[in-house]
Amino acid sequence: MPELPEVETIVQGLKTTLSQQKIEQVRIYDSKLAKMLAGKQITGKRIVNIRRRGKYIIFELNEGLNLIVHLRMSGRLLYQQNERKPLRWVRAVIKLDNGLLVFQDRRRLGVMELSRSDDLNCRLGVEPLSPEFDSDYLGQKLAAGKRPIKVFLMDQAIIAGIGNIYAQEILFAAGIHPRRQALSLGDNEIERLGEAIRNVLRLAIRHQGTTVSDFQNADGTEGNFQNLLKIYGREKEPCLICQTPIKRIKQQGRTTYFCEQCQK
DNA sequence: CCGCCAGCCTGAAGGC
DNA sequence: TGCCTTCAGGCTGGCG
Repeated sequence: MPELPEVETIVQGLKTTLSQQKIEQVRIYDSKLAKMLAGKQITGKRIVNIRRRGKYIIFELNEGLNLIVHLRMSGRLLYQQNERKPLRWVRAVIKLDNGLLVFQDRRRLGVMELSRSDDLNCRLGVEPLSPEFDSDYLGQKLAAGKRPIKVFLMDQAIIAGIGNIYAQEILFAAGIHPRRQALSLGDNEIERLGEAIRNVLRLAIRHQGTTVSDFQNADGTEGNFQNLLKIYGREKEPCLICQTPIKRIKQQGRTTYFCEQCQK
């Protein structure tokens, strides 16, 4: 479900409330999750910091331990001050000294693991909102990209955090056709693409992410960016710029919407 | 080495 | 009403 802006929204929502809280109890309700955490002990540890890397949520605990959560398609992390009526699809509950962190996951694809080192950095490319991400980096990676630009943008080893919705919004904003080969982009297009990546992601964070079905912030509220989507989910609707009906195609098994008039 | 696809899961929605 | 198919915001491993 969530991409960078949604994960960022969750992390911001949890950061101040969870920092310095102690983990009093961990309850697991899912066999796969139990296996992932088998033999690991986090009861009694304190949450020192919470941060995001790509689409991963990292709870930094004392003694150098990291609890890493990936919500995949339908996971949620909800913070509750007091125990409330039971929710569906609860896979784990972490009881803190002043509240509860509930891991809810309808499709059970989410992942939770405990690690000592930060091996995420080996798997993930740069953060698109960091200074490291500039036209030089993007241009250099694009030059080696034989795949379509849409698929390239979703490669977490190149840029961390862009998924299916934002890849499409970014390409629409940049006026680039999703089937263009990555290495075919010219200098102006690279510049435009970099700007679009930063602008779309920043705007989506400002609007607390996109809720099309499952996404909720840590306090249970939904995002607002779905009201600002310009291309995703709009098959056959007139393009907001040129009125041409929006097209829908498949790329590597994922749906892509685009305007063949505005995206060249 | 690289690109692609099935598989992992469940539930909602649409067709018949 | 109910059954069947398709689809969904992600990632991985294995195949060609």
